[in-house]
Amino acid sequence: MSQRSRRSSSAVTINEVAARAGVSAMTVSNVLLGRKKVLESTRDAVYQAVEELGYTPNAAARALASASQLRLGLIYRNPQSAFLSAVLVGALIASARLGAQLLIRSCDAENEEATAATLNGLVRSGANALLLPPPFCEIVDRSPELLAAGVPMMALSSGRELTHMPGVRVDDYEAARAMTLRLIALGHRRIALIEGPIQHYASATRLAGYRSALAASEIEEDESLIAKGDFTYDSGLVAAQRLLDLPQRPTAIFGFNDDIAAAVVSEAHRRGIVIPDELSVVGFDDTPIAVKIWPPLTTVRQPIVEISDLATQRLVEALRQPKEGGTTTTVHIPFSIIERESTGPVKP
Amino acid sequence: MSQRSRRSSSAVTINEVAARAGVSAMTVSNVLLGRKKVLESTRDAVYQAVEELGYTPNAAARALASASQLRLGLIYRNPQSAFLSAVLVGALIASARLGAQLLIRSCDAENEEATAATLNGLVRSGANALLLPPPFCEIVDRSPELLAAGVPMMALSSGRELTHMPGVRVDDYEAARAMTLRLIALGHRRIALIEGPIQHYASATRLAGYRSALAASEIEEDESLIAKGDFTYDSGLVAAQRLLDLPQRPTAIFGFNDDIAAAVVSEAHRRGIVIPDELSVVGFDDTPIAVKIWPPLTTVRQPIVEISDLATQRLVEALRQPKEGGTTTTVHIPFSIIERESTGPVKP
DNA sequence: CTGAAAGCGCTTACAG
DNA sequence: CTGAAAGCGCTTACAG
Repeated sequence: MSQRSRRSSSAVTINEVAARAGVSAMTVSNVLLGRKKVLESTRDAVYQAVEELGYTPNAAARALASASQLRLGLIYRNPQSAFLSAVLVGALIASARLGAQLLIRSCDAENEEATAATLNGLVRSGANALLLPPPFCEIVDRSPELLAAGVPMMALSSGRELTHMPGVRVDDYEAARAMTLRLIALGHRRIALIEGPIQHYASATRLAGYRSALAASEIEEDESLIAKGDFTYDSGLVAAQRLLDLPQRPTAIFGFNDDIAAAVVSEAHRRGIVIPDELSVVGFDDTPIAVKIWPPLTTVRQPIVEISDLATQRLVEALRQPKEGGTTTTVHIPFSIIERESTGPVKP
Repeated sequence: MSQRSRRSSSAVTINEVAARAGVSAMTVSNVLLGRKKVLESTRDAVYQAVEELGYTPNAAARALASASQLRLGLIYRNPQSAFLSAVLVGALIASARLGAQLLIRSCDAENEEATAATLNGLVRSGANALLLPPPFCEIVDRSPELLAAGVPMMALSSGRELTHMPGVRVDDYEAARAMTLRLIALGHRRIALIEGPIQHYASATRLAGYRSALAASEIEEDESLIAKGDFTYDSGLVAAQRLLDLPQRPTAIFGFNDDIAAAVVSEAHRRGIVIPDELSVVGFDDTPIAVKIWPPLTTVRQPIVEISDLATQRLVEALRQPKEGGTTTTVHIPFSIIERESTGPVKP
C-alpha cells in the first residue's frame, strides 16, 4: 500500500468481473464487445458475473483505451428550434455512449464563407470528424473544396442523398409521397402545399414526392396551389392567407414542417374555416407543437433523435476503422405517417 | 519501439504542451485547472504553448484520472416535452464537460413506489449521485426515507426550496409575482389563472406569488378566476372554456405554462375574442411554442438548459468534495419577463 | 480460444 | 512553486 487508493467509489471494475468469472479482464472485454470468438461457457460465466455484480463499463476508461482521440465537431444554427434540441440530444447520447468528445459551435450565417470558417475552427480545435445538419451538409456538398480534405463528415437529415458525404436521413421523397397519397385516399383533389426555403434540399425533394403522388393518381397539377415558405410560422401565415384567398380553395394543405401547418390551422381558425370538415391540414416532422394546437396535426414523423444518434455512431465507426475510402452510403431511417384530427374525408 | 503506437490521430497532448512551455505535464495541468499557485511567468508560458499548439484536453483521460467514478443518474418522464429536451441537453453538456457518465432512466408513474424502484435501480447500475427534475425531487423530498442514504441528490427546477436536498431553480414566487404585477400595470384587475397539478409545488408557489401581487395592489381576490389545470394543452382548453364563460369575463389569463396559455389563445380565437385587445394572455417557461402561435406569447423565461447544466455541475462538485454534510443550498437562476404581443393595456 | 503486458492522457498524493 | 512516479479502468497488439 505504497500509494493510497484514489477511489472512494466502490464501483465494480472489469477486474472484479474477471475474477468472479474466473477469466482474464481481456476476456471480459472481448465478451462485452463481442469482438472475438469466445467459448459459450466462458461467455455465460462472464455474463453471469456481470449480472451478479451489476457491472457497467466505465465510459471514460473505455474511451481512453479504445481507438484514437474521438472528437466530433457539430455545427448548428437556430438554437431555439425543437429540431436542434433533438439533434443535440441524439448526438450527445451517442457521444457519451461511444466515448467521443463533442465540440459544438454555432454558425448563424448560411453562406459558404461563414460555414467554412466555422468548420475550420472546429478542426483546429481538434475535431477530427464533422457532423453536419442542414443546411450545412448541403452547403458543403455543393462546394466540397471548402474543407481541408481528410476530415470524415456525416450528413444528418439532409434533404436528399449527397454526393460527397455519407448520411443518415428519412426518405423525404417517399414520405411526402405517402402523405399526399393519404390525402388523396381521403378524397382530396385540390391539395395545396407550402414549401420550405429552396436552400434546403428537403423542399425540392418533398415537392417531387408530392408531384409523383398526384401523377400516380392522375390528378392534374395546379401551380397556384404551391406556395413559398421558409419553415417559419410567420411564413406559414402569409402562405396560408394566399391559399385560402384562392377563388377555388384547396381542401387540404400540406405544410412542409409542423410550424407551417400550425400557422395554417391558426389562419383557418381566424377565418372560421372548420378543420377538418372544410379543410384538412398536415405537417412534417412531428415536433411537440403538433399536439399543442387544436385540432392536433396529422404529420410525418421523422425520428430526429434516432437519426442524430445513428449519424454520430456511424461517424465514430468511420473514425475507428482504417480509412479505406470511407463510407459514402446514406442510411435511411423509416418515417411514419401519424394520423391525428386535422385530417378527414372531403365533405361534398 | 517495442510496441507500435496505438494512436493514429495527432491530437496534441499535455506532454507536448509541457515540452513546448519547458515545464512538466503536472504544471500544465495545474495551470489549466487553476488548482495551485503557479508563477505568473510559468503560467503565461503554458497558456502560450496551449494557444500555439491548439491544445484541448482529452475529456476521457481527464475523467478517468480525476476523482472517483462520476456516475450521475437522471430520472425522467414525459419524453416528448420541450422541458425534458432542455433538461437533457443541459445535463449532457455538463456531463461531457466534467467527465461524468450520465445514466438516464424513465419512470412513468408518479407514485412513491415507482420512483423509489427506478431510483434504486439507477443506484444499482452504479449511479453515485442523482439528478431529480420535478415531480421526482418533490416526491423524494416528501419521503426522504425512500432512498438508501448516502447518495447525493440535486433538485432541478423544483417548485420551491426543498428541505432534504439542494437544488437549482428559478424563483417561481417572484416570477409569478412579477408577471402579475406587469398585468396590473397594464390596467388589468380581473386576472384569471390556470394552475398546474397540485403535486408540482410550482403551482402553489406561483399561486402565492400571484396573490401577493394582487394584495400589494389592493385588488380583491376572486376564487372563480382560479382554474385547475395539469400543464397539458387539453387541460388548458377546458379551463379556458370555463373562464371565458364567466358572466364577468377576465381581461387577462395567466397560464402556468406555455402550453396552457397556448390553449387559451386557441380557445379565444375560436370565440372570436381578439388578443390582446379584449384579452391578454401570458404563459410561463418560454418554450418554443410561445412564438409559434399568433399572437406570440408574453411569458416568463426560465432558462432550463442553464439550470440543468448548473445542477449537474453542482452535483459533480458535491461528489468530488469529501462529503462534509454536503450542500443543502438552493441556487436561484434569474428569470425574465419576455413581453410579446399577447398582452396589452385594458381597453375600456 | 485465452491471457500477460503495455499503454491511452490525464490527475493525484507526495517529496523536494 | 515544481516535478517524478503511480495509477485511473479499460482495450490493443501480440504470443501462445
